[in-house]
Amino acid sequence: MSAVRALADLSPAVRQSEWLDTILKGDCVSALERLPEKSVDVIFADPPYNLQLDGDLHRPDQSKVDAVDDAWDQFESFEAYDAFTRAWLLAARRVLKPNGTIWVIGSYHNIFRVGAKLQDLGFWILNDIVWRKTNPMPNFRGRRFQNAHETMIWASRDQKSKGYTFNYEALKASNDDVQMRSDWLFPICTGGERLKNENGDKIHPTQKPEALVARILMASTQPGDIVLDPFFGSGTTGAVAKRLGRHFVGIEREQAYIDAARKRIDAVTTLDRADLTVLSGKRAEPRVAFVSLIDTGLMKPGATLYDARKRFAAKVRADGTLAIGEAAGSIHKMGARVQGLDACNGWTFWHYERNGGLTPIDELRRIARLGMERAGA
Amino acid sequence: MSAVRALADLSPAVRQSEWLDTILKGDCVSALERLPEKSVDVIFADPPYNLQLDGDLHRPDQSKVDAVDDAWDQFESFEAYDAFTRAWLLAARRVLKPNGTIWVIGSYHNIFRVGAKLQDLGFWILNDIVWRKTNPMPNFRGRRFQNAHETMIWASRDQKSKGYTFNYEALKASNDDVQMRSDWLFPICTGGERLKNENGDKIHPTQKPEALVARILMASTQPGDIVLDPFFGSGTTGAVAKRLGRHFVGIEREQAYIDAARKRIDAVTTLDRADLTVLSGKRAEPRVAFVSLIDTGLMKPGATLYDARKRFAAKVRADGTLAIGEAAGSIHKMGARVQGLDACNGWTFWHYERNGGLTPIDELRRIARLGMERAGA
DNA sequence: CTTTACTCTGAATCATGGT
DNA sequence: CACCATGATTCAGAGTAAA
Repeated sequence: MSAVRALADLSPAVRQSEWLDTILKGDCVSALERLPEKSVDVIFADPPYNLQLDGDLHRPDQSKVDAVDDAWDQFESFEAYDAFTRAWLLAARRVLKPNGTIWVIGSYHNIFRVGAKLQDLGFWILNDIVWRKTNPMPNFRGRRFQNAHETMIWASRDQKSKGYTFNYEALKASNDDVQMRSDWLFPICTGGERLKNENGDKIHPTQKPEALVARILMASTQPGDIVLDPFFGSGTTGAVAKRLGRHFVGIEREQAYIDAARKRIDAVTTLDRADLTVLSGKRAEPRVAFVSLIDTGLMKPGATLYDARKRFAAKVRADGTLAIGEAAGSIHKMGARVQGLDACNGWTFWHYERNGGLTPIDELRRIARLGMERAGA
Repeated sequence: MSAVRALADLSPAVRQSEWLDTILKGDCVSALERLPEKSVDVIFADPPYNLQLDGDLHRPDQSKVDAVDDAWDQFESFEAYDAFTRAWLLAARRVLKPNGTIWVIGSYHNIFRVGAKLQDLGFWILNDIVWRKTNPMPNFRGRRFQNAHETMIWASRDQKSKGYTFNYEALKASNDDVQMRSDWLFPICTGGERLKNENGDKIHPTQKPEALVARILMASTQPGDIVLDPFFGSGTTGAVAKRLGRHFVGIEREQAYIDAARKRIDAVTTLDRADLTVLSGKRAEPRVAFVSLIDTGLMKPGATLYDARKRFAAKVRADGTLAIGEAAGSIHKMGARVQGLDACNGWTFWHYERNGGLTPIDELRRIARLGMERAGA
């Protein structure tokens, strides 16, 4: 309490010098309470996801998946997680400038609770943004869809805060002159960017890619703005903020993370003002699945496909597989099977009847791709 | 209340005939309460997004929620929406079979509240799925990102319901032989698919594309399953269910939507049964005990088995176990043991010599299954 | 040097049937 | 219900080793 008083008595300039571009060690809420109100422009928060894992998971080759089972991710119940979320969001809101905005990232385990709480506390959601991963971990047991994305919520402090920063034109210019969509494509953080210790083990289990945070800051801050990250971890937010000429404040409990983040940020060079353009994400993969031909109506279930010489025939099923008698499988598998080969490109092997002749289904893929390219950017 | 009693007294067959493949007119919750418990396989729900609802919201205890019609009050409104969500989700859960699953679609306006409530009520989220739109509406003011997606939540009835339907192999085969991801790309509903009245105006404001619902039903239902849609609207769920050989039940309040949906569904033709067959994987195959290979003479006691690289050898014993020196056990146990692993699929690990090469014993299992089919037929 | 093959890993709520 | 044996299951990308 006295610490709060002491800070509050200082002039704004001196006050700021105590916490700007630093990492505050300690609990998220109490550290937030030591900061002056209405002092930061943007908050990026990557809170614990509250994964509820039950036992080990092994890959098909029997290797064990290195799960996120850290103590900081464990909560007694949804109620406990909600209380935690409410506490830090309230504290964060006090620190946010009236025209400031907040970003929170999460997965289906926690993001719905976070989003509902944001709304309850008076934040006004501007967008939900989907981070599509180019290289997500597979679903090893084949019991669900591959969990290939995470969700971010972007919200203003109040419904009536209309003066928030959104660099619409810059984003559009960096995106082939079409406005930036709510689905972004980025790889997960690997390779040289991933912080590792002397043993080669990752330092933080959930380090986020810099490109993702860079787009966030380019979209919603101006050079010189102050960016707060209440779950600083390995310091991605600090590194990106410094590189892009923004100020940062980090809050982190664990000394090991603080040390790694400090070292990381110290090594970052701030870009020249002229070079501060939006980082573009990966171009969308051009792949078209056979099932999308059915989805778009280019191919109908029950249709018959042939090879070029019409020696083999197969029926298209509603599930997007090909059937020949009792056997069924993908266009590639069935093409290989009738030829007695190990592999086959079903797109060029199978044909459909058109104008009395045979046309490869690859032609339909080309047409489908035209429709998809607009969304791929 | 008497209506409920009357339905409950009827035999299951008669009961079903009253509501299967029909549209029930009325309020969502009270209509759900007239259906028998544990009677539907999958629920697809597209609830209203608008948080300023028009007054006929009910709390779980059936009391009317008021105070949404006067001055806009965020907190009152969210509370009302939550009560509405809780009421219909509870009623829906009662109707769902223990191994049933539910899909709910929404946007950032409501999906976080729906997701949190799903978790609160004991549903177990399996995936959140992003519908990426190829042709979303632009953001006209340039003050936000283009809202280019909607979110669907797929959840089982309970955490421990593991027996839900998921046609993993079919989805994978239809997707270039890679597992289906959580981000799907579809156009919004336009053109001939979009229902319009004689003036050319769209009949329903939020008609969903059939392709989206088709993928949902292909993924999480089997032919003959019962699909419930408590916010039936223009009847997309019914049309797709009928086309794919699934049963539907719709609930809708407005007669104009019911009329349009009926007409629409009547015009739909169900695909041939053969085209609706869903590709299934090894999981669906009958179990074969290794010892039955010996029983049927496909494998001789005393035969030697090897791993693929011929680093390990084991002898087949008459009791269906494998022996390596002093140690003996099942094909799985011994495969795990020689590799120093916890588990191993002995069927694919062990090979036998044939024509000078090595063939997995899984091949013999396949032959044994063929023999079983003949005997069974 | 280049090319190919193999290994490793990432926010994971990842089984089923019989006794 | 618990316990146990069976046996089904992975994508992209980076890094390293082999050819």
